[in-house]
Amino acid sequence: MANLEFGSQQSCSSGDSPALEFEQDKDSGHHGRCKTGSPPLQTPLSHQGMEGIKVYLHERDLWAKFHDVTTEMIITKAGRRMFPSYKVKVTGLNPKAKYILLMDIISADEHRYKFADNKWSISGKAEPAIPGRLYVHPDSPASGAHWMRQLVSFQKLKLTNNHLDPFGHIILNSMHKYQPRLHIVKADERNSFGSSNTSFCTHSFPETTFIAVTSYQNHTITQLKIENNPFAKGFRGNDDIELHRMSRTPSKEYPLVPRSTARQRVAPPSPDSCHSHSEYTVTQKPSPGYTCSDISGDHTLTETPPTHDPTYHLFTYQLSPEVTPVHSAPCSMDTAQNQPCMYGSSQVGMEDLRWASYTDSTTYQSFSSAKELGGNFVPPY
DNA sequence: TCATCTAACACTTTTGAAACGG
DNA sequence: ACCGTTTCAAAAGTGTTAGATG
Repeated sequence: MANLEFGSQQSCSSGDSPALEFEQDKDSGHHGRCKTGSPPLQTPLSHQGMEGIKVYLHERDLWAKFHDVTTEMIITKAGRRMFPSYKVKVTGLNPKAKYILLMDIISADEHRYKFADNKWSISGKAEPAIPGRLYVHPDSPASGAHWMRQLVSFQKLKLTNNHLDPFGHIILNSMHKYQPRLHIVKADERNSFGSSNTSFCTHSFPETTFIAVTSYQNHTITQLKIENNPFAKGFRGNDDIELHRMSRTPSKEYPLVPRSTARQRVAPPSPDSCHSHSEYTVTQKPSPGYTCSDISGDHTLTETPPTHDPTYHLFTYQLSPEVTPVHSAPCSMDTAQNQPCMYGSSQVGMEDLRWASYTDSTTYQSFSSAKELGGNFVPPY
């Protein structure tokens, strides 16, 4: 399996008590901090498999290409996928333990950006933070063996600029910079999901930062998307298209060329392009802003009192063993009434139906203990 | 006037059901 | 009846484009 060699920056936590600070990774030279939140008397089980977890970004070279010119991601009212897709290879999980993998996208800074003179620059202060949303991988929960067996793809995640989006897509502001993050939450039965023992790790890759836009600003990004995204094959290039493109820019040198005359089919691209990997060190630190309720026996994670972090919104996750799995059920959500949002799965052996609910609350709840707010984790910013 | 956003469009890949054969 | 493969239409994902919006 190629193009996976890009480890993440990671922060981890478990249970309540903040503890050890990870040192910088001497091999990679990249920064990272890690803390485990396990109480002193807690058995090693609560952290089993968490410290050694490594996450590698798939197609890191492709991400780097975009990153070099400042990645842009289209956001639409209906929701738009990310490209490059967010795919990772995970290692170091306990093959028999169950994990939930989920993503969120947080503000990378507090600026609003503009694109002028062929470059991005800060144009002011960021809009107020939008209630954050999580995207739970549809295979969740699944065994460590399952997650490690193949790439974990979040390609179906969609971005929207619709603040009232009813589909559970991740809401972003145009012309703002964002950082996607991956969370790995341990959810096996011996470590009752949502209990004070809940362990989790957060991973982020600097090269996956992007600026959300409603239409592409930098033509280099457009070209990279067209060259690499199979769905954009129809725009793949030749000189005519390039001429047409140039004609669109305000210039007296190039007359307008009808698109119908510019478009032309081209041969399929060579499969499997760039694949290389590098690695970041794993670190942990306690992170305020994420909490989780204690629900032991029924495999249910419920809401807890709101935190004071206005960046995120409530999130409810419920594992219900008695419900029949469904296949990729669309997420339905009633933001006003906090109706459950259902995720199905076609995974063989999948025992639990996953539910998640959202609200438009200004807080966000996740997988640390409600009793133990000290076990929170926070964005690495 | 300008920057940004929206929706329709043509083109592409993906998906899933039906048909078929062993 | 079952299973695997093929076919094909519908659905969904792309960037482009012109016009709308503030």
